[in-house]
Amino acid sequence: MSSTGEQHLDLRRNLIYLLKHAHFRIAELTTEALEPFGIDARELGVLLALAGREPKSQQQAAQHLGIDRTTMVAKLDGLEAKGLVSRHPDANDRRRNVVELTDTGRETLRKATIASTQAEQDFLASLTPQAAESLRRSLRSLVAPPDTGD
Amino acid sequence: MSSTGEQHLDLRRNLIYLLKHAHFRIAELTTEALEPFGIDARELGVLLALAGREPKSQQQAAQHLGIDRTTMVAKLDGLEAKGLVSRHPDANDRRRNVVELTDTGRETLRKATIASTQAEQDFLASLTPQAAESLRRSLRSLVAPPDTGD
DNA sequence: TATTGTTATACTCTATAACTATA
DNA sequence: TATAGTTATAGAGTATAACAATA
Repeated sequence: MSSTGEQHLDLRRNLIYLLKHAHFRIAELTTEALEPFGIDARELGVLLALAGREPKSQQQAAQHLGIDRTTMVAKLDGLEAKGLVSRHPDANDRRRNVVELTDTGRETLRKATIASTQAEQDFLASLTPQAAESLRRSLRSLVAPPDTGD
Repeated sequence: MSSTGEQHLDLRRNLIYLLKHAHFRIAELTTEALEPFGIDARELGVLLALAGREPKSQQQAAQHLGIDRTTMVAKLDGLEAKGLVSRHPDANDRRRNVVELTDTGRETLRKATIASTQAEQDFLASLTPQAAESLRRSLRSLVAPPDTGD
Protein backbone atom coordinates (compact mmCIF):
# COMPACT_ATOMS: atom_id res chain seq x y z
CA MET A 1 0.00 0.00 0.00
CA SER A 2 2.24 2.82 -1.10
CA SER A 3 0.91 6.34 -1.35
CA THR A 4 2.56 6.95 -4.69
CA GLY A 5 0.16 4.83 -6.64
CA GLU A 6 1.79 1.42 -6.70
CA GLN A 7 -0.99 -0.29 -8.60
CA HIS A 8 -0.24 -3.97 -7.99
CA LEU A 9 1.07 -5.00 -11.38
CA ASP A 10 -0.28 -8.45 -10.83
CA LEU A 11 -2.39 -10.18 -13.43
CA ARG A 12 -3.97 -12.35 -10.79
CA ARG A 13 -5.48 -9.38 -9.02
CA ASN A 14 -6.95 -8.03 -12.24
CA LEU A 15 -10.73 -8.23 -12.08
CA ILE A 16 -11.20 -8.84 -15.78
CA TYR A 17 -8.81 -11.75 -15.69
CA LEU A 18 -10.43 -13.20 -12.59
CA LEU A 19 -13.99 -12.85 -13.85
CA LYS A 20 -13.14 -14.18 -17.29
CA HIS A 21 -11.45 -17.28 -15.98
CA ALA A 22 -14.03 -17.89 -13.28
CA HIS A 23 -16.72 -17.66 -15.93
CA PHE A 24 -14.83 -19.96 -18.23
CA ARG A 25 -14.39 -22.59 -15.57
CA ILE A 26 -17.92 -22.66 -14.22
CA ALA A 27 -19.21 -22.74 -17.80
CA GLU A 28 -17.00 -25.72 -18.48
CA LEU A 29 -18.09 -27.56 -15.34
CA THR A 30 -21.74 -26.83 -16.00
CA THR A 31 -21.55 -27.94 -19.61
CA GLU A 32 -20.13 -31.27 -18.45
CA ALA A 33 -22.80 -31.59 -15.79
CA LEU A 34 -25.56 -30.92 -18.31
CA GLU A 35 -24.35 -33.38 -20.88
CA PRO A 36 -26.78 -36.13 -19.79
CA PHE A 37 -29.70 -33.78 -20.43
CA GLY A 38 -28.76 -32.89 -23.97
CA ILE A 39 -28.36 -29.17 -23.40
CA ASP A 40 -25.42 -26.90 -22.75
CA ALA A 41 -24.97 -24.07 -20.29
CA ARG A 42 -26.19 -21.45 -22.73
CA GLU A 43 -29.35 -23.35 -23.46
CA LEU A 44 -30.00 -23.70 -19.76
CA GLY A 45 -29.74 -19.92 -19.59
CA VAL A 46 -32.40 -19.55 -22.25
CA LEU A 47 -34.68 -22.02 -20.49
CA LEU A 48 -34.19 -20.13 -17.24
CA ALA A 49 -34.97 -16.84 -18.93
CA LEU A 50 -38.17 -18.32 -20.30
CA ALA A 51 -39.17 -19.98 -17.06
CA GLY A 52 -39.16 -16.69 -15.20
CA ARG A 53 -42.40 -15.21 -16.37
CA GLU A 54 -44.12 -17.08 -19.10
CA PRO A 55 -45.48 -16.57 -21.57
CA LYS A 56 -42.93 -14.34 -23.21
CA SER A 57 -42.21 -13.07 -26.68
CA GLN A 58 -38.85 -13.94 -28.18
CA GLN A 59 -37.72 -10.39 -27.85
CA GLN A 60 -38.66 -10.14 -24.20
CA ALA A 61 -36.75 -13.32 -23.48
CA ALA A 62 -33.75 -11.98 -25.36
CA GLN A 63 -33.77 -8.75 -23.38
CA HIS A 64 -34.07 -10.66 -20.15
CA LEU A 65 -31.03 -12.71 -21.06
CA GLY A 66 -29.11 -9.75 -22.40
CA ILE A 67 -28.61 -11.12 -25.91
CA ASP A 68 -29.68 -9.86 -29.29
CA ARG A 69 -33.04 -10.92 -30.75
CA THR A 70 -31.24 -12.34 -33.78
CA THR A 71 -29.17 -14.52 -31.49
CA MET A 72 -32.31 -15.68 -29.74
CA VAL A 73 -33.72 -17.00 -33.02
CA ALA A 74 -30.92 -19.53 -33.38
CA LYS A 75 -31.07 -20.56 -29.74
CA LEU A 76 -34.80 -21.17 -29.97
CA ASP A 77 -34.40 -23.05 -33.24
CA GLY A 78 -32.16 -25.48 -31.38
CA LEU A 79 -34.39 -25.80 -28.34
CA GLU A 80 -37.47 -26.20 -30.47
CA ALA A 81 -35.80 -28.94 -32.49
CA LYS A 82 -35.14 -30.73 -29.22
CA GLY A 83 -38.77 -30.37 -28.24
CA LEU A 84 -38.01 -28.23 -25.21
CA VAL A 85 -39.79 -25.05 -26.25
CA SER A 86 -42.70 -24.19 -28.50
CA ARG A 87 -43.46 -21.06 -30.49
CA HIS A 88 -46.92 -19.78 -31.29
CA PRO A 89 -48.00 -16.49 -32.83
CA ASP A 90 -49.46 -14.15 -30.21
CA ALA A 91 -53.21 -13.89 -30.77
CA ASN A 92 -53.21 -10.24 -29.74
CA ASP A 93 -50.23 -9.21 -31.85
CA ARG A 94 -49.46 -11.62 -34.61
CA ARG A 95 -46.01 -10.16 -35.20
CA ARG A 96 -44.97 -11.74 -31.93
CA ASN A 97 -44.09 -15.30 -31.15
CA VAL A 98 -45.06 -16.49 -27.71
CA VAL A 99 -42.40 -18.86 -26.48
CA GLU A 100 -43.21 -21.45 -23.86
CA LEU A 101 -41.51 -24.40 -22.31
CA THR A 102 -42.98 -27.73 -23.29
CA ASP A 103 -43.61 -30.33 -20.60
CA THR A 104 -40.38 -31.97 -21.66
CA GLY A 105 -38.67 -28.59 -21.49
CA ARG A 106 -39.94 -28.00 -17.98
CA GLU A 107 -38.79 -31.41 -16.84
CA THR A 108 -35.42 -30.97 -18.51
CA LEU A 109 -35.06 -27.58 -16.87
CA ARG A 110 -35.86 -29.07 -13.49
CA LYS A 111 -33.25 -31.79 -13.76
CA ALA A 112 -30.69 -29.57 -15.44
CA THR A 113 -31.04 -26.97 -12.73
CA ILE A 114 -30.28 -29.55 -10.08
CA ALA A 115 -27.19 -30.64 -11.98
CA SER A 116 -26.16 -27.04 -12.58
CA THR A 117 -26.59 -26.17 -8.92
CA GLN A 118 -24.42 -29.12 -8.01
CA ALA A 119 -21.76 -27.95 -10.46
CA GLU A 120 -21.85 -24.51 -8.89
CA GLN A 121 -21.42 -25.99 -5.45
CA ASP A 122 -18.47 -28.04 -6.63
CA PHE A 123 -16.99 -24.94 -8.18
CA LEU A 124 -17.45 -22.97 -4.97
CA ALA A 125 -16.37 -25.82 -2.71
CA SER A 126 -13.11 -24.17 -1.71
CA LEU A 127 -14.99 -21.16 -0.28
CA THR A 128 -16.70 -20.96 3.08
CA PRO A 129 -20.50 -20.92 2.81
CA GLN A 130 -20.41 -17.30 3.90
CA ALA A 131 -17.86 -16.37 1.24
CA ALA A 132 -19.84 -18.22 -1.41
CA GLU A 133 -23.05 -16.45 -0.51
CA SER A 134 -21.24 -13.13 -0.33
CA LEU A 135 -19.81 -13.75 -3.80
CA ARG A 136 -23.20 -14.45 -5.28
CA ARG A 137 -24.78 -11.48 -3.56
CA SER A 138 -22.01 -9.13 -4.65
CA LEU A 139 -22.19 -10.31 -8.25
CA ARG A 140 -25.96 -9.85 -8.26
CA SER A 141 -25.68 -6.30 -7.09
CA LEU A 142 -22.91 -5.56 -9.59
CA VAL A 143 -24.77 -7.00 -12.54
CA ALA A 144 -27.93 -5.17 -11.46
CA PRO A 145 -31.36 -6.63 -11.89
CA PRO A 146 -32.55 -6.54 -15.50
CA ASP A 147 -36.02 -6.74 -14.06
CA THR A 148 -37.90 -5.44 -17.04
CA GLY A 149 -41.09 -7.30 -16.46
CA ASP A 150 -42.70 -6.25 -19.69
CA MET B 1 -34.75 -23.81 1.36
CA SER B 2 -37.12 -26.60 0.63
CA SER B 3 -35.98 -30.14 1.17
CA THR B 4 -37.47 -31.37 -2.08
CA GLY B 5 -34.87 -29.77 -4.25
CA GLU B 6 -36.41 -26.44 -5.16
CA GLN B 7 -33.49 -25.21 -7.21
CA HIS B 8 -34.24 -21.47 -7.50
CA LEU B 9 -35.25 -21.27 -11.14
CA ASP B 10 -33.94 -17.75 -11.27
CA LEU B 11 -31.61 -16.64 -14.01
CA ARG B 12 -30.24 -13.91 -11.80
CA ARG B 13 -28.91 -16.39 -9.28
CA ASN B 14 -27.17 -18.40 -11.97
CA LEU B 15 -23.42 -18.13 -11.53
CA ILE B 16 -22.62 -18.35 -15.21
CA TYR B 17 -24.99 -15.53 -15.99
CA LEU B 18 -23.63 -13.40 -13.17
CA LEU B 19 -19.98 -13.98 -14.00
CA LYS B 20 -20.51 -13.47 -17.69
CA HIS B 21 -22.28 -10.17 -17.28
CA ALA B 22 -19.94 -8.95 -14.57
CA HIS B 23 -17.02 -9.74 -16.85
CA PHE B 24 -18.66 -8.03 -19.77
CA ARG B 25 -19.31 -4.88 -17.82
CA ILE B 26 -15.91 -4.47 -16.21
CA ALA B 27 -14.29 -5.18 -19.59
CA GLU B 28 -16.41 -2.45 -21.10
CA LEU B 29 -15.57 0.05 -18.38
CA THR B 30 -11.89 -0.77 -18.53
CA THR B 31 -11.74 -0.49 -22.30
CA GLU B 32 -13.21 2.99 -22.04
CA ALA B 33 -10.78 3.93 -19.29
CA LEU B 34 -7.80 2.72 -21.33
CA GLU B 35 -8.75 4.54 -24.50
CA PRO B 36 -6.39 7.48 -23.83
CA PHE B 37 -3.45 5.06 -23.67
CA GLY B 38 -4.08 3.40 -26.99
CA ILE B 39 -4.59 -0.10 -25.62
CA ASP B 40 -7.61 -2.18 -24.76
CA ALA B 41 -8.31 -4.39 -21.78
CA ARG B 42 -6.91 -7.48 -23.46
CA GLU B 43 -3.67 -5.77 -24.31
CA LEU B 44 -3.36 -4.61 -20.74
CA GLY B 45 -3.69 -8.25 -19.75
CA VAL B 46 -0.81 -9.19 -22.00
CA LEU B 47 1.35 -6.38 -20.64
CA LEU B 48 0.54 -7.50 -17.10
CA ALA B 49 1.41 -11.08 -17.94
CA LEU B 50 4.74 -9.91 -19.31
CA ALA B 51 5.46 -7.55 -16.45
CA GLY B 52 5.24 -10.35 -13.93
CA ARG B 53 8.56 -12.03 -14.42
CA GLU B 54 10.53 -10.81 -17.34
CA PRO B 55 12.10 -11.89 -19.49
CA LYS B 56 9.64 -14.43 -20.82
CA SER B 57 9.23 -16.47 -23.95
CA GLN B 58 6.04 -15.97 -25.92
CA GLN B 59 4.82 -19.36 -24.91
CA GLN B 60 5.42 -18.76 -21.21
CA ALA B 61 3.52 -15.50 -21.41
CA ALA B 62 0.67 -17.24 -23.22
CA GLN B 63 0.46 -19.95 -20.58
CA HIS B 64 0.51 -17.37 -17.84
CA LEU B 65 -2.41 -15.58 -19.46
CA GLY B 66 -4.24 -18.77 -20.27
CA ILE B 67 -4.42 -18.23 -24.02
CA ASP B 68 -3.06 -20.23 -26.93
CA ARG B 69 0.43 -19.52 -28.27
CA THR B 70 -1.04 -18.82 -31.70
CA THR B 71 -3.28 -16.19 -30.15
CA MET B 72 -0.29 -14.65 -28.43
CA VAL B 73 1.43 -14.10 -31.77
CA ALA B 74 -1.27 -11.73 -32.95
CA LYS B 75 -1.43 -9.89 -29.62
CA LEU B 76 2.31 -9.34 -29.64
CA ASP B 77 2.22 -8.24 -33.27
CA GLY B 78 -0.11 -5.46 -32.21
CA LEU B 79 1.82 -4.46 -29.13
CA GLU B 80 5.12 -4.53 -31.00
CA ALA B 81 3.66 -2.34 -33.73
CA LYS B 82 2.75 0.15 -31.02
CA GLY B 83 6.26 0.04 -29.66
CA LEU B 84 5.19 -1.37 -26.29
CA VAL B 85 7.02 -4.70 -26.42
CA SER B 86 10.10 -6.02 -28.16
CA ARG B 87 10.97 -9.53 -29.33
CA HIS B 88 14.48 -10.96 -29.50
CA PRO B 89 15.64 -14.51 -30.13
CA ASP B 90 16.77 -16.17 -26.92
CA ALA B 91 20.57 -16.59 -27.02
CA ASN B 92 20.38 -19.89 -25.17
CA ASP B 93 17.58 -21.38 -27.24
CA ARG B 94 17.14 -19.74 -30.56
CA ARG B 95 13.72 -21.26 -31.10
CA ARG B 96 12.41 -18.93 -28.45
CA ASN B 97 11.54 -15.28 -28.61
CA VAL B 98 12.23 -13.36 -25.46
CA VAL B 99 9.51 -10.76 -25.05
CA GLU B 100 10.13 -7.66 -22.99
CA LEU B 101 8.34 -4.44 -22.31
CA THR B 102 9.95 -1.41 -23.86
CA ASP B 103 10.38 1.73 -21.78
CA THR B 104 7.28 3.07 -23.48
CA GLY B 105 5.51 -0.19 -22.70
CA ARG B 106 6.45 0.04 -19.06
CA GLU B 107 5.26 3.62 -18.81
CA THR B 108 2.04 2.80 -20.66
CA LEU B 109 1.48 -0.14 -18.34
CA ARG B 110 1.98 2.07 -15.32
CA LYS B 111 -0.55 4.65 -16.41
CA ALA B 112 -2.98 2.10 -17.80
CA THR B 113 -2.92 0.17 -14.54
CA ILE B 114 -3.88 3.27 -12.62
CA ALA B 115 -6.78 3.88 -14.99
CA SER B 116 -7.80 0.23 -14.86
CA THR B 117 -7.72 0.20 -11.08
CA GLN B 118 -9.92 3.27 -11.04
CA ALA B 119 -12.36 1.57 -13.40
CA GLU B 120 -12.47 -1.43 -11.10
CA GLN B 121 -13.18 0.79 -8.14
CA ASP B 122 -15.99 2.49 -10.02
CA PHE B 123 -17.37 -0.90 -10.95
CA LEU B 124 -17.23 -2.08 -7.35
CA ALA B 125 -18.48 1.19 -5.90
CA SER B 126 -21.84 -0.23 -4.86
CA LEU B 127 -20.13 -2.81 -2.62
CA THR B 128 -18.74 -2.23 0.83
CA PRO B 129 -14.94 -2.29 0.92
CA GLN B 130 -15.15 -5.58 2.78
CA ALA B 131 -17.45 -7.11 0.20
CA ALA B 132 -15.23 -5.88 -2.61
CA GLU B 133 -12.13 -7.37 -1.04
CA SER B 134 -13.99 -10.59 -0.29
CA LEU B 135 -15.10 -10.78 -3.92
CA ARG B 136 -11.58 -10.40 -5.21
CA ARG B 137 -10.19 -12.88 -2.73
CA SER B 138 -12.87 -15.45 -3.51
CA LEU B 139 -12.35 -15.10 -7.23
CA ARG B 140 -8.62 -15.51 -6.82
CA SER B 141 -9.02 -18.71 -4.90
CA LEU B 142 -11.56 -20.02 -7.40
CA VAL B 143 -9.42 -19.27 -10.42
CA ALA B 144 -6.42 -20.78 -8.68
CA PRO B 145 -2.94 -19.44 -9.14
CA PRO B 146 -1.48 -20.33 -12.51
CA ASP B 147 1.88 -19.75 -10.85
CA THR B 148 3.97 -21.74 -13.25
CA GLY B 149 7.10 -19.69 -12.85
CA ASP B 150 9.01 -21.41 -15.58
C1' DT C 1 11.80 -36.45 -32.61
C1' DA C 2 10.22 -32.61 -30.01
C1' DT C 3 9.52 -27.66 -29.39
C1' DT C 4 8.91 -22.46 -30.64
C1' DG C 5 7.10 -19.26 -33.38
C1' DT C 6 4.35 -18.64 -37.35
C1' DT C 7 0.69 -18.99 -40.84
C1' DA C 8 -3.54 -20.70 -42.83
C1' DT C 9 -7.78 -22.14 -41.74
C1' DA C 10 -12.03 -23.01 -39.49
C1' DC C 11 -15.22 -22.67 -35.87
C1' DT C 12 -18.04 -20.25 -32.38
C1' DC C 13 -20.39 -16.41 -30.78
C1' DT C 14 -22.27 -12.29 -31.64
C1' DA C 15 -24.09 -8.09 -33.85
C1' DT C 16 -25.71 -5.11 -38.03
C1' DA C 17 -28.48 -4.59 -42.05
C1' DA C 18 -32.06 -5.85 -44.82
C1' DC C 19 -36.36 -8.51 -45.69
C1' DT C 20 -41.47 -10.02 -44.38
C1' DA C 21 -45.48 -9.70 -42.04
C1' DT C 22 -47.93 -7.42 -39.19
C1' DA C 23 -49.39 -3.22 -36.49
C1' DT D 1 -43.96 4.35 -39.98
C1' DA D 2 -42.68 1.25 -36.56
C1' DT D 3 -42.05 -3.38 -34.61
C1' DA D 4 -41.21 -8.79 -34.23
C1' DG D 5 -39.18 -12.40 -36.24
C1' DT D 6 -36.10 -13.95 -39.70
C1' DT D 7 -32.11 -14.32 -42.80
C1' DA D 8 -27.66 -13.10 -44.75
C1' DT D 9 -23.53 -11.42 -43.66
C1' DA D 10 -19.53 -9.86 -41.30
C1' DG D 11 -16.70 -9.15 -37.41
C1' DA D 12 -14.46 -10.58 -33.18
C1' DG D 13 -12.00 -14.09 -30.73
C1' DT D 14 -10.29 -18.36 -30.44
C1' DA D 15 -8.29 -22.99 -31.47
C1' DT D 16 -6.32 -26.84 -34.64
C1' DA D 17 -3.17 -28.30 -38.15
C1' DA D 18 0.76 -27.74 -40.75
C1' DC D 19 5.30 -25.56 -41.69
C1' DA D 20 10.17 -23.68 -40.82
C1' DA D 21 13.86 -23.18 -37.72
C1' DT D 22 16.08 -24.99 -33.95
C1' DA D 23 17.00 -28.25 -30.20
